[in-house]
Amino acid sequence: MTRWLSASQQQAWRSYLLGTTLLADRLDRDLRDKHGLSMAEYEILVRLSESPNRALRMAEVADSVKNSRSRITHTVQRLESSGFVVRRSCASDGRGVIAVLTDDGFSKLAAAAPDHVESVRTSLIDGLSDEDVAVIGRVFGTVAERLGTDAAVGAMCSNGCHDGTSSRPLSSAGQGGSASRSAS
Amino acid sequence: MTRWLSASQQQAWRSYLLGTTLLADRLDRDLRDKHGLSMAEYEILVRLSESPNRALRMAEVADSVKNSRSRITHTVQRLESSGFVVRRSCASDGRGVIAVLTDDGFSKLAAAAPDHVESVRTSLIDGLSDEDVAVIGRVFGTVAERLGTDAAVGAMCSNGCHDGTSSRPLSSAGQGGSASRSAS
DNA sequence: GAAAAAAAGTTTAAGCGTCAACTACTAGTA
DNA sequence: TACTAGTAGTTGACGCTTAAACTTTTTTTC
Repeated sequence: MTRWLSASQQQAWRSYLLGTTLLADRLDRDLRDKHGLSMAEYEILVRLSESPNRALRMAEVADSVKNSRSRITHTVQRLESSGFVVRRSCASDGRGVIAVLTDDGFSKLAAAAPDHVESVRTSLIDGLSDEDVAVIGRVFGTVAERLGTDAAVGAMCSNGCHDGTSSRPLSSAGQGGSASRSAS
Repeated sequence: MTRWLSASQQQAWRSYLLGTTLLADRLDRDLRDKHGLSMAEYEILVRLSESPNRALRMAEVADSVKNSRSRITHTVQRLESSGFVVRRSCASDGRGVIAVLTDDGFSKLAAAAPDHVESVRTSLIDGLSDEDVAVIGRVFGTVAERLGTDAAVGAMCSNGCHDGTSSRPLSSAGQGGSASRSAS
């Protein structure tokens, strides 16, 4: 026997569907209009900017944003043709490919981040109490854990392809690059 | 000066992004695998099932799910070629087109709804307290209101094309058809 | 009541994501 | 070493969404 949703659950669920869709559309649109980046591209730039040497193996990029490898290939291809990323082969694994954020890519991210954060704030965060934010964080953290096919949400920086050159993931302007979605 | 997100806000936002993406993917996948319907198609079937005569003008469909007209044209085209919807011209407005849910479409929806609701429950609702659900509902209701370009979220059933034939939007099996997203 | 403006839908093409097949390389096993 | 299985990544075709141009009909305005 089907357990239908209660009236209040239905209402909440419908609001959720509509709200999340509109929010995603808005953020993507803002980013596109002002900076010519999609959310998917932006997220990849952020992950790279946070990584040692601003470099990650393709599979790590894929895992960090929970996208398919195929999708990452396509998106990184676009980012590469825009000059924001370059691909190098991995010395320690002949199959590996390392995506590296270029200076142009970093600048692009640094320029886009403040506007993006502002969008996130005005569209969502600023309208929420601290308690609301906490609930959102907990609820979707749980959902992500439950639905994340392979565990390891925070499993990055495990590749053996770093060349020793150090690189901070953006300190203050850099937390800019990361601020809207950076690991805490 | 950019107002970056606090650590807890960042964490919540990142969880939100990941969780909502995974949730949307999961629901769409479940619906596709079990019933060959996309979420977009499912939602349209639901709106039609809830409407008088199981019929809505294209623009009303578009507004009710906050999609572009173009997108609705394409999706309804698919639904029509699947036999779940038919399109008729509107008597009172020569430009108008009315999408009507067929019996096959209704059956399809009635079959898909229980599984969909179950997906929603196991992926999200059942893991939440009543308070959590209330917060989600309020937060995204507000977001939807703020971002909903044109107001009227619930503005439907205003077309002048009803022919007087009555049709309940699914009573109990019907709340089935509607249960996961129906107006309360 | 004719011209201009607006609205309803459709159409076309381009962009992005998914899927399945494919290459190339590594790792495990005998 | 050779054989198999598994992993990394790419490719190309197809499906869905978007954007802009377009047709038709209605509404507005003078």
